[in-house]
Amino acid sequence: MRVLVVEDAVALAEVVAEGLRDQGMAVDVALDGLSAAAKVDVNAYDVVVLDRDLPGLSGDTLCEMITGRSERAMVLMLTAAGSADDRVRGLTLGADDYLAKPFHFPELVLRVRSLARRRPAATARTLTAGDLELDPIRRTVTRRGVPLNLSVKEFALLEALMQAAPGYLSSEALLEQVWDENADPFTNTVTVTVGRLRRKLGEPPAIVTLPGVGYRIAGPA
Amino acid sequence: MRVLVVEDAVALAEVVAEGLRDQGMAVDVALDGLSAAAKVDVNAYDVVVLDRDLPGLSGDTLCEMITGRSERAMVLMLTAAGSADDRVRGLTLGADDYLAKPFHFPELVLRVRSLARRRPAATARTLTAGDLELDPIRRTVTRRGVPLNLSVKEFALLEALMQAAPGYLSSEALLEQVWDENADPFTNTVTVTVGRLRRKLGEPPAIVTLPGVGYRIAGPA
DNA sequence: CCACACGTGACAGCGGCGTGACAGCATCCA
DNA sequence: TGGATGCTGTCACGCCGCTGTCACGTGTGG
Repeated sequence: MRVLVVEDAVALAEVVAEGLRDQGMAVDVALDGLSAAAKVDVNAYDVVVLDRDLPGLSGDTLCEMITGRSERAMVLMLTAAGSADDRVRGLTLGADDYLAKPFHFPELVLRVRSLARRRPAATARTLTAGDLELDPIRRTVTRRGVPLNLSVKEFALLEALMQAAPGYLSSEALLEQVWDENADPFTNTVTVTVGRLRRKLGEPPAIVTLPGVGYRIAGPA
Repeated sequence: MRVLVVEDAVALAEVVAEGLRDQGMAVDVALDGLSAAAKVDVNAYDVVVLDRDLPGLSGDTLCEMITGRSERAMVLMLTAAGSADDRVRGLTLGADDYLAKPFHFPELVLRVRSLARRRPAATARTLTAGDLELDPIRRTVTRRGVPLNLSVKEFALLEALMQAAPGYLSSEALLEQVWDENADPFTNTVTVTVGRLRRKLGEPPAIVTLPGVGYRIAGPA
């Protein structure tokens, strides 16, 4: 689950981000409205935790931007003022939920989760490529009918490649999709994970390397 | 099964909530219309037990709000006045059932159950998965015909997993469905309960762990 | 011959998960 | 009333597998 935390108070932003990461979410942080807008443009978040008071772009404006999109993230609005009035204003702007500061952290976690659950479900169809089959519902992968035992990262990596098939994905693109944007750009964890995945997939090779370009699921040719 | 009880008389609200919890339901309570609306926004309830007389937002208004949604909960309206007139008004507002105060508690339970069963996605008569059989009405579970003695939580957990089958549920999702909103998000009670459930279910394992992801009923494969 | 990208094995840290023990609590029964 | 029993959540502990880092080997193209 990908979450963006937009909050100009650095300390609070970090606490929140860390806590959500503890819950297994991939969390990015934006400290002002403009960079938040940029991130929302580029990344596909499930939930945006949005402070109302923001430098750059106001939280309200940003909220309208997000909710105006087609494949939009769910918005959880944070606000210092907890009046019922504010609540109404926030919700009419399209925020999907509303939380007044100060808040209890567990409550924030609950709300983020429940927002993510309300999101229209992602791809439900099983992906097929040659003798490979990936069922996102059962969360199983089989090759020639033989079930494979993949780790979380391996599964996510394979899913990304199969969704992109017959196209390819660069290492950088994979790093963004499967890891989060704070991943060290100089890491070679993608290479390593592809290697481990290849071993589990067995022969014949199901993932081909496009040297200097990226990776792609092996085609019929 | 998740239920919201909306009732401004605290004592009555608590009695009802406790009684439903005894039946293995995860019950939240709202004492006024506004907080009820907020909870309905955030949580996915199966049934809302709704008092007609409410401070904040009237029961009627709230009822319209709920029934106007796409993924809506079923509404059981409670009312002090039991006239036929009221009955008609209530039903035209979209309430799915109607119960006049004072009522017999067993009757309330019956109606809540039957409403939950009427929900589109809700439980069929009995759930089956391999050699496991779960009867939500009689609250019995058998494996290979052998009846099992499950506690309330164990039953609810198994029910949730069997409803989700062949899909999986994360620990967080289970916490939301089986426990109520006051559950500590950092607890490991899900792990423990799954463990106890597994022991009672015996061999071969009926629940498989998807490490880092969640749990799922063991498939035929 | 060198630079570079990629694959691979080794390794250490860490976190998830299962388990047993325990305490609080409600229920039941004597 | 008091003890026994079963359910539930917390905690500590140990195990195991995942994950990222690093070093090194290999192949390729300049």
